[in-house]
Amino acid sequence: MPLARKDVIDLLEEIAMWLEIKGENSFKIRAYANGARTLQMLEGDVEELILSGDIGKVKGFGKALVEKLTEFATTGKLDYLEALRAEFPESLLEVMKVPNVGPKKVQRFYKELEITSIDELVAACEDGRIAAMSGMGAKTAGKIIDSIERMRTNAAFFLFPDARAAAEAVAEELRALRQVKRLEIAGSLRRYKTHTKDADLIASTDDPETVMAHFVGLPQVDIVQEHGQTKSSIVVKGGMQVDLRLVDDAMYPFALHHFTGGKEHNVAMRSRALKMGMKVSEWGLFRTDGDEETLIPCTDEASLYEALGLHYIPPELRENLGEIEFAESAECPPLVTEDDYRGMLHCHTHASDGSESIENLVAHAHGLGHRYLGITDHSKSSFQANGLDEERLLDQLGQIEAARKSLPKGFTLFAGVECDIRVDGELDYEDEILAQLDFVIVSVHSAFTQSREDMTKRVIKALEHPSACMLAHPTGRVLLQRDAYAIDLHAVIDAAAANNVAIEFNCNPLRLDMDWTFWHKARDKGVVCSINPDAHRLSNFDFIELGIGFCRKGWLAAEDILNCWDAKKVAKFFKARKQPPKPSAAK
DNA sequence: GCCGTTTTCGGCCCGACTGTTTTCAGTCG
Repeated sequence: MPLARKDVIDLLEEIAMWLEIKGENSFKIRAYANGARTLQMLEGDVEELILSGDIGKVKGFGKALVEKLTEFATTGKLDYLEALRAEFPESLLEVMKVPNVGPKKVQRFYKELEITSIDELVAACEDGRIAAMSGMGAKTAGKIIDSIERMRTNAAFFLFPDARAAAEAVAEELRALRQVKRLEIAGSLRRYKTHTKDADLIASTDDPETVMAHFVGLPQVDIVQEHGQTKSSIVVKGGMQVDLRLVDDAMYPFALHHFTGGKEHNVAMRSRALKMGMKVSEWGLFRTDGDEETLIPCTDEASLYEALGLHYIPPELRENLGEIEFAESAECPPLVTEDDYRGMLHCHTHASDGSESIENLVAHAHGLGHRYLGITDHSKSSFQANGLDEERLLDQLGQIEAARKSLPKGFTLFAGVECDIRVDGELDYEDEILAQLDFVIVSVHSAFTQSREDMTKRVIKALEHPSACMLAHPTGRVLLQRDAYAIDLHAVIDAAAANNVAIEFNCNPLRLDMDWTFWHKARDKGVVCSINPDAHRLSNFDFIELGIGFCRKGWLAAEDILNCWDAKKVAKFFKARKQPPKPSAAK
C-alpha cells in the first residue's frame, strides 16, 4: 500500500495537536504544523521524497522530522506518535475543535474533571463543574455551551460566494455611515480561498465608538461575540462570523495588509522587517533603534511593500508560497482580469440537463460582451443528465449550424460535447462522431470509487485520445459535500501538457476544480487553462468572475487561459489537437 | 524543532478581547 500524501499530512497535524495539548514549546508545534502545510503544496511523490531522503532538502524539514517521516514511510507507523496517543484519550482531539476552547483548557478539563469528549464537556458546563474551576466562571461555561451549539448547528465553513454575499451585505451597511472613510473586505475572502470560516472587514474612521455600536446593532446580527473599541465580532443570521477592525485612516494600509493575511505571509513579512531593522504590525511599519520606534508612513499597501524592498504583491498571492521571494527581484506578472475573458466553452442546453436553448445562451453571452461560445451537452452515458445519443448529438450539430446563420456580428459558435470518460478510459462516442465536432471536452461522471491508479490511467488514456481538447472538473469534488476522487493530478497534468490538452478551472462555486494550488506548476509545464462555469442556466455565467479570482490566485495571466484568446486562436488550438479520423472501411 | 549576510545557540510575529482577576492567562487571527 503506497504512502499517500494525506496520510503524512494527517500524521504531522496530529502530532502538532497532541503537542499543543501537552503544552509543548510553541515553536516545536509550529515546526510540525508547518511541515504538514509544506507537504500540501510540495510536488512529486511524497513516499519517494521521504525514502530518498530528499525531504531533508526542503526548508522546514530538519533532522527530527526527516527521521520520523522515514520511520513512518518504512514501517507504516511511528513510535513517537503512538507514545503521544497513549498519553491522552483520542477524543480530546474533538474537544480541541470547540471554538474558544484551546489546548490549555482541554488539558485542565481532562486533568481536573476527567473530561474526554464534547458531550462530557457540555454536561460539566451544565452542572456547574466548569464554573467552579479556578479562573473560570459562569460566563466561561455559558460561552462554551454556545460554541458547541453553534459548532453543531452551523457548517464550520461557508462557500466563497455565500460568505462574500454575507460580508458584502454588512460592508454595504457600514459604508453608508458618514463616519466610515474607507472600508474593505479583507481576510481569506480578499485572498480568494475556496471556503472560509469568517469574514474580516477593515475600516477607517475618526469615530470608532459610533461605527462599532452600529456594527453590533445591525439587523442581520444574531450574536455579538466581542464588542471592543478597535475590534468587534458578530455572528450574522445564517451562522457566519463577521469581524470588524477599526483604525485611524493613516493606519488603514497597515491594517488592511495585516488582516488580509494569510497568516504565513504575515509571519514572513514580519521576519523580513525584523531583519531589516524594522517592525510591522496592523498598527504600522516602524524603524526600530533600541527602544525608539519611528513610524514609516505608507499611503497604501504598495508603499508598504516598497518600504520592505518588495514589489507589490496582489492579495490573491499572499500565502507565503514563493510570492515574497518573487517580489524581491521582479514585478508580479500581470494576472488575468475579468476584462480579458472573451468566451465560455462549457455549457449545457435543454437538450441534456441545462435549461436554455442555444439561441438564449448565445444572446446572453453576447450581451455580456463575449465573442464566442462553446455548446457542450452531456454524452450518452450520462443518463442521469439526459445525455445525447449519436442521433441527438448530430441533430444538435444541425441546430448549431442553423443558429450560425443568425449570430451577432463577429460572434463565433463552437460545437462541442462534454464526453464521458468511461470506466476503461474509452470515450463515449466513436471517433467518427467526435471528429465532426469543433471540440471535445472529456470528463468523469461515473465510477468515482476506482483506485487512484485506475482512475489516473483512465483519465490519462482519455487525454491521449486524438479528439480530446479539454479535461473538465479534473477531481470531481463537490466542496463541503463530496471529496475528490482518488487521482494523481501531477501525472494528469503531465499528460495534459504532453498531449496539449487544456485543463478546466470549473468555476462553479461548489467545484472550483482543479484547485488553485495546482495551477502555478501546471502553467509552468505548458498546460492551458480554461475557465468555465459549466453553465446549466443563464445565471451560472456569473460564476466566471469567481473563476478569474481563483485563477489569479493560481498565478495565471490572460495568455495562460484559453477563454482569453480570440476565437481564431481558440479554433486553431482545437484544430491542432483534433486529428482527422482514420478512413472507415464501411464508407 | 528549525535555522543562520548578526548567530551552530538563542532566537523564533504581534496585538485585541474576554473573563476572571486586580495584573494576567487563554484564545484567536
